[in-house]
Amino acid sequence: MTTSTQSGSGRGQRVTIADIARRAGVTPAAVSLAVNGRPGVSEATRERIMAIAAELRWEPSPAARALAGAPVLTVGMVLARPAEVLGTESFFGAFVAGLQEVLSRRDYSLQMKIVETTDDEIDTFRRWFAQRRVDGVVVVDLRQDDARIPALEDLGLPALVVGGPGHHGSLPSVYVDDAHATRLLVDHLAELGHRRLARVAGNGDFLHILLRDRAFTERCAELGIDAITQDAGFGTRGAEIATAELMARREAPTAIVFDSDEMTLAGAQVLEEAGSRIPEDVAVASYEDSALTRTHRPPITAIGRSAIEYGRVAATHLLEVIEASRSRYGSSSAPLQESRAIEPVLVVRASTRPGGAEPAPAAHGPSGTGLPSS
Amino acid sequence: MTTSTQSGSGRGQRVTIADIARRAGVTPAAVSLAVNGRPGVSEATRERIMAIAAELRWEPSPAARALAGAPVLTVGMVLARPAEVLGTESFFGAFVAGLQEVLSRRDYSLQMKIVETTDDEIDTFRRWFAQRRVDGVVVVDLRQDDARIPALEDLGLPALVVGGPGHHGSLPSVYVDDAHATRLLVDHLAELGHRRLARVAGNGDFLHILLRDRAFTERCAELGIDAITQDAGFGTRGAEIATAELMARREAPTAIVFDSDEMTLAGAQVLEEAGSRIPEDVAVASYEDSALTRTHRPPITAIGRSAIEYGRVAATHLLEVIEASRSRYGSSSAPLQESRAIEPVLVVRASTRPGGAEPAPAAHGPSGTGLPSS
DNA sequence: CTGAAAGCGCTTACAG
DNA sequence: CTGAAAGCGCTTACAG
Repeated sequence: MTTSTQSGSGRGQRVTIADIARRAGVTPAAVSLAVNGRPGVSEATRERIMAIAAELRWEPSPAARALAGAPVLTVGMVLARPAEVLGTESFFGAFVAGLQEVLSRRDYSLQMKIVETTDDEIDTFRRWFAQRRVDGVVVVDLRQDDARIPALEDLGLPALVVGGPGHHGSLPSVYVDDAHATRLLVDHLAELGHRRLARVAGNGDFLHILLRDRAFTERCAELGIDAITQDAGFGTRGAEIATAELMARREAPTAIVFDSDEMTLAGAQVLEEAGSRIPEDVAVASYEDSALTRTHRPPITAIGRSAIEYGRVAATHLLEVIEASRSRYGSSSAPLQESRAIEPVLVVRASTRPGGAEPAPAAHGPSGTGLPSS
Repeated sequence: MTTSTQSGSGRGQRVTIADIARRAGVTPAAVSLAVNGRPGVSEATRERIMAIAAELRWEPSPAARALAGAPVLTVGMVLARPAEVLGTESFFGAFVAGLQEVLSRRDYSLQMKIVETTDDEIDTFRRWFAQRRVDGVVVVDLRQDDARIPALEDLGLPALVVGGPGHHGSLPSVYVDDAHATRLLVDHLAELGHRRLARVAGNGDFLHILLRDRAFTERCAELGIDAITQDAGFGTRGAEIATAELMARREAPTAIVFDSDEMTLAGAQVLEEAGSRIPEDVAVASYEDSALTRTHRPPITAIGRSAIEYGRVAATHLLEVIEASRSRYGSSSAPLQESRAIEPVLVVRASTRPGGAEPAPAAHGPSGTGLPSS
């Protein structure tokens, strides 16, 4: 009788604020104010109303709320990439996990859509906005002069850009400081005595790849060491070829940095098959940390960007942006458009440290999360 | 003027079916019928209405539709696990990608929530149902005598269970045939001449683990070879210990099968550090295929379950279930409760094949997807 | 095949 | 601080 009758077959027996109002001897409007914690009802009646709502197991109707103009408690994200990347690129799974974690806690849900092109993506934003399907969106895979930025600025849909700095227009963003990450890697290798570094670069369409390109060249120049950037484009095949080409040079590099964990492993295999030992003959490092880099033998030195933390920060920031855009209707404060940087950390492992074992096998703590132990 | 005025600041300028009706000289009800492809309007007026809707860039309001009783075009999934699994367990990322792929195409969205306990999960289902937030749910991580099954049967919320066979009550399910997968692995190793097999088993709370336990013992008995099952519980630490214990036996196994890709790598490291060569001294295989197993040296023989395909099938089936539950109100046909099995395939790699190289490095085609080339 | 009406459950001004 | 009303945008019977 307790639950089964109540939540049974849903034959129109829905409990509404009208039911609560009747029982409490007030109007539905008063119930609305009470359950939303808004001023307009006395503390005593609010408590009475809340008690009745709980007793009746009332659940608000998101549809009715949305129709009446309240937030829909949903944020959107669209991926203009093959669905496979979610499973293949370790970054995305973890990033989504981080997003979900903070969104779920705040009763928001994440709406995802996979499309073919950037135009489709912009179109999706337009439709989501027109339908009031989402309160805001997170934009990933930022490119240089990204068409999505002006489109979103135009729409006025609250948005958070993942990537930067720069190229996110007037929209707020969070980004990992790729220039800093690059310096961490280059400095580490330089300290070990390397004087000829190579970088196997991913798809140059993405902004963060370009930022790495620039920082890599600059930092090496500052330190007076040779820098070779080898473009590998998408995927692991390109990384294999790029690595082979690097090693075929008259003056082969003594250390190679790869733009992703998948590329690193592909490159490492090429090195091993060619008889080069890691790290004795060639040191290897990755811009992306994951289970792949951690479990490889030898374990790979990597930038522990902690994609899950990245997701958490992005969600938190987006929620603030949404909040701000709501209150902006009242007070005319400036839109929230701050940029937030996430500090990268370097996780040193055996792939760059001759004869070095894992730091301290602290029962999978730090090395399991990709975060440094400090 | 084309888009910016139209989709501008959303100051109540929303285009509604009333606008279309006015322009077309019909009632809003007629517009509703027309845009939903329902009978009740002539083909001529339907076309006229559609043209006006397109011209006005009308977008339906999901909130209004939902409030009026139409489907909300959303399916839910809740994870009673730490958020990390999405990034850590390769299965989940790929599974979600598969779900998204078919849902997006059908204009459905996926609502995910991460909770602490199974009770929270059931509670979430109740609330989603009460709020009409989802049209149906997908249930993952099936256990023996799973409390979610009776709860969902009770609710009457369309649901699809991922896992089985059995233990999914009257609910429809899709599952990978773990008994079959087990036979593929055991038979493969037996053919190679192994006569003492071990299985390092994952968390026995999950049904598929129990099904593997049983099938492993049975198949080995049928073939007259020794079977050792070593429980490792959650995570990689357990797998390391289990592997070490197996190798310390007086009669150590000559082949070990692990329940996940992560466990396999952990076990493989223990073997290597102990000086056992793979596959010469010990053959190794995994129930789970992923980038980890493919890129490991030597590459690991695995069940290519293709988590992404699993996700696609699950989404497709759930959509059918939802469809059926809707039409059931009219005709009283039996609820759709069919179980669908996905055939596992064995991907043989060097970890079980002495001296064997990768089949044919066909430019990352088959080995890149985890599907066999046949 | 079409028109006029009620209703879905809530929120938000607007009077008292 | 409270009450009565209008409205959000659609769908669904129910008459013509």
